[in-house]
Amino acid sequence: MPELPEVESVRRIMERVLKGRRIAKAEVVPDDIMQFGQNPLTIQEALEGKLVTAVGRHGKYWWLELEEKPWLYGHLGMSGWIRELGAPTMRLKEHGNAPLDDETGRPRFLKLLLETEEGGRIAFTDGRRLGRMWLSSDPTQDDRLTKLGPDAYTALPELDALIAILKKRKAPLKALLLDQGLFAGVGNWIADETLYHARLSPKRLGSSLTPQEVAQLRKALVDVLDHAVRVDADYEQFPEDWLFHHRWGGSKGTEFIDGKQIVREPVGGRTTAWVPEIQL
DNA sequence: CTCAGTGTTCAGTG
DNA sequence: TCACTGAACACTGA
Repeated sequence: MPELPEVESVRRIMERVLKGRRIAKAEVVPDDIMQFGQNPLTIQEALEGKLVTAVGRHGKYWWLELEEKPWLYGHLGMSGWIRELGAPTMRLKEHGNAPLDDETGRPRFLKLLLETEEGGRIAFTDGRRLGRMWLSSDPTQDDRLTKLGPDAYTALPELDALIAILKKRKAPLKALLLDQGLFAGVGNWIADETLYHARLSPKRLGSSLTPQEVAQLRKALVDVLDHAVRVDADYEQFPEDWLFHHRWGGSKGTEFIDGKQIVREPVGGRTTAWVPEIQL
């Protein structure tokens, strides 16, 4: 679930709680499956006592900028989430991160806990443990970040540039939208939602699009991202007519949207929900 | 008990 | 070298 709008909402939460404040205590919970770039103690020591000067995001990656390097970088993977403890816990169920504390009184699946001198607390949890966290003093040397294309929300290529890019690509649109080197931050539901609004089949090859179709695609992506980011990725505030609200319905039965059948099948390597009747 | 679903990485193919 | 495909990764929740 954590795609660009979700990560942006998480970035804003961290910015509100941490920016301009000093980290009094940092706790990294050891985990042999989740990928830590350094050992937990090293990460803790790099964070404790440091002033947070900014919180950044590119695609689905986020980072904490500290008064001195190294900085902390992270990715939520498929099931990671970040929230403020002690704050209202909206939407947690939808994200698979039960707000329920275990016997220790801490969140389940806790991986990182930060506390500011003022008492603000930020928790990074990850049930399926495919998230990542690492320290970096020089992100320009980090493959994970340098391989990213422009952020789909803040730096989407202009129409002419996009036309030129897609003209050279033979992969299906679904795969192209998911390519982080092209549209950093786009994930499975955003790709499907975008194609639905653009009325384009996920199977169309990039090179097959007319300039007008590229324009439709670009506009749909901008609209979806703008709205999702504006409402802080609160799914309940997504418009009723978005595919989002219908794509998962009844895992078995056929679902319909506006009277048209939603088909679910793998395209570009991922489960794709689309409406063949109107997506051509 | 089985299996879908989530994003990135890596091996393999053309 | 590049574009692309598909599997693996680990786990939860249905």
